[in-house]
Order: sequence, then C-alpha cells, then structure tokens
Amino acid sequence: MPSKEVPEIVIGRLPIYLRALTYMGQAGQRITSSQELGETLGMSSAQIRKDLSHFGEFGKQGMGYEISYLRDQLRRILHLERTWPVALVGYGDLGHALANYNGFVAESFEIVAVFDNNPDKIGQEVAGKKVQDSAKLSKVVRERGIKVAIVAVPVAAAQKVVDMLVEAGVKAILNYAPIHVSVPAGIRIQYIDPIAHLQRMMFHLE
Amino acid sequence: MPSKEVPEIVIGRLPIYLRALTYMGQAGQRITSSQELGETLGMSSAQIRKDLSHFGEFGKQGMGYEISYLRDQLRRILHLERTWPVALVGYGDLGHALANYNGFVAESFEIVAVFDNNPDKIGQEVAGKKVQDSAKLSKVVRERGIKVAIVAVPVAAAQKVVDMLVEAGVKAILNYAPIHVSVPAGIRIQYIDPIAHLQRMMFHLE
DNA sequence: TAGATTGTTAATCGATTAACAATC
DNA sequence: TAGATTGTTAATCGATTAACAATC
Repeated sequence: MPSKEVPEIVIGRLPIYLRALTYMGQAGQRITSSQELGETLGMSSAQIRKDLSHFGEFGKQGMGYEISYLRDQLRRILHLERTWPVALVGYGDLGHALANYNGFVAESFEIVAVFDNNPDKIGQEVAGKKVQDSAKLSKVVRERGIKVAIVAVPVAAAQKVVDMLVEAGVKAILNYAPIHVSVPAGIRIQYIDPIAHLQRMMFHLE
Repeated sequence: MPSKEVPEIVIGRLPIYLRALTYMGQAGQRITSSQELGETLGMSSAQIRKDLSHFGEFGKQGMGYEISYLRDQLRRILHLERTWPVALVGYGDLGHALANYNGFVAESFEIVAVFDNNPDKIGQEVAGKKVQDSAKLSKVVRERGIKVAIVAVPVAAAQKVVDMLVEAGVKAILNYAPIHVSVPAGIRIQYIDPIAHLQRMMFHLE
C-alpha cells in the first residue's frame, strides 16, 4: 500500500527500473518478474519488490509484472507522462553535446533554451535553437514557465547561475559544475561528477 | 587508526573532500576544520571526521586540518599521485566533449587513446590524438598498459565494448551508456546517468 | 490443483549522528 | 592556561535481506 514517506534512495532507483522495462518492451517482451529484473540490473529481487511496494501493488502472485502496465505506472509516479521544458546554461563543449543530444525527448525532457554569456557564442544555432545571452535567462525562464535546468558552466559561475535559476522559478537543477552549490529548501539538485567517479575507483587500483 | 574494510560509500566521498581542499588551497587558505568543510559541502562535521578516521589521524585537536597536508594524504590514499592513462571508447558528441576536456590532467587522468568503429570518424584528430579503429582497442590498451576506460558508445554496443576492455586488462570503467553492464569480480564500474538524475527529481515536481 | 511469484514482515546489516574525553 | 576541535564511542536511524503466507 502507498505510504507517505518514500525514501529518496528508492525514488532514485525508479528511473532504473523504468528504463529496464522500456528495453524489455522494445524487445517484444510482455511479462517480467522481480527476479528477472534483478538479474538484469544486478540487484536483489527482494529490493525491487520492496521498492515497488511503496507505491502500490503492480504484480500478480505467480505471474510477475505486465511490462507495459508497470512501465506506465512508473511514468505516472515519476511525472514523466508530460514533456518537461529544460533550460541549458553554458554552451561549452559539454553544453554543445547536451544541446545536440536527441535522446532527451523520449525520456520526457526537451531543451528549449540555451544560454551563455560569451558574445562569440550568443546567436549561434544548435538543434534549431539560438544560444541566448545569459542576461535574458530570468526573463525567458519565467515567461516559459521552465522548472528544470541543466548547469554546465565553470565552477566560478555555478553558484550565481543557480541563484538566478532559482529566483526565476526553477525547481530542479542538474549540475555539471564540480562544486557544491547551495539551494533553498524545496529546490532539488543533482550532481554529475565523472571525475569523482573515476577518482573513487582508483582507490582500488595499484 | 586505519582499518581493513573501508565502506565504499566513504571512499566515494573522498574525492569530494579532496576537491574542496584544493579550492581552499587555491584561495590561499592554510587551515580548515571539519565544521568548515561540512558547511562548504552541505554535510555534517561528524561525518567528515568519521570518514577520515578510517584512514588515519590527519588533524590536531583544537587546530583543525592543515589543508595541504590533508590534501596530500587524500591524493595518496586515492592513488592520485600519478597520472592514469585513460582509453575513451566512442567518439560521438559526448566522446568529442570528453576528448576535448582539458580538466582531466589536474585530476590525475589523461585520455591517451580514442576509439570509434565509424569509418568517417577514424583518423580524425582531437586534442593531439587520432581517433583509432575500435578493432585496435585490445592491442593498444594492452600495449600501453591502460587500466582505466571511459565508455561513451550506444546502448547496443556497451556490453561488448566493456567485455573487450576487461579482456584487454582494464580494471576501472566509467560508463555513460544508459544500461547495466556486467563485469567480473574485481573490475570496478561507475555509471554516469544524467537522465536518471533528471527523472528522479521530477517525482517531487507537479 | 500445483507451481510460481508477489507483497509484507521481521531480522539483519550498515551508516549517520550526537556526545565527549583527549589533547593541541 | 583556556578555548577549540579532533578522534572515537555508543546510540540512533535507515536500508537491505531473508523468509513466507497469500494468492494468482
């Protein structure tokens, strides 16, 4: 039965389950089980059943889960039945790669605005969008009601950009700048930190 | 005092501490405390002291930590006193951005070889390196003794590429392909999954 | 029905926090 | 010395796992 307080760590695994179900569905499969999902994802079946139990009962004893149904439910739970417009701030190499990435839409996101403060970059076109002056960030984000942003600016600019985004109404930020930024309560932030991932693995190497 | 079994979650935080110390040092600061570090990083001072205590005693009561000393110790613990040569597999937009990123060296990594299987890309030059045919991956990785790799290929190719890398002697893999790949015991793998990070935040949005 | 797998409970395991003696 | 902060212990908190009754 659904409970009030779902642990963040559980919510963080739902997109992983969703993706595995999508792949299975694309392969023409109709039914799966917690055991099969666990093997596919390298985790225990008990954990998958426990995680799902926070949100409802989606399977049938003896049968497992209907893939399309469970997938629909996870998309509903995660609010992925709509497409979220996203602002991208920072048009360096990384920003360029993100702006060109055409896999966002299938995952419920679409970069609708790109910002940079470098005059050489402002006005450049990427994937049908013109890079805009960061000075217009607040106005554009507010007018379009954008709630989600990706930050791909240098460390020195990250906190200021995040402050501007929050001020303009953004509620969820994906931050690629390798620094901790402060956000008010109620604003979500996630970090992408490949260097930290590489470095932690070196602990185990000679 | 150092213990034998350091939790993975603790090891994962060391690069975060290291980076904060680097920034403090660059700003000319000489001493810090667990409290200041905690405020900088949005975590408790107790956790920082507890984490560090797995590896030794690095501070002085009443004084705190000497930044350059603690930084050196963390670099030693994480095996970051050397530069690790890295193989990059996949030269799409993301691979291009990674190959051009010039921040790796300061963090103890250097991309020394880039691979792709697309004839149009093979031979292109990037940051002083030629993109090589993936068919040469095993040979090059083995000959150069490369132990670290970054995988930025499509989902359909990821498991095969990882298998090749492991076979060629790679021990640590940073995987950008949005799929779980299996590796033998003793091989480290970390995932970079921006979509999953975005999606999990949408749970909290309307 | 017989077999299989869920949803859930209770036990186990592990991580974080609070508190403080030690000590610089 | 007096004040400050570490390193560590014990308590608390939270997550994972194992087991199984329920049931498709």
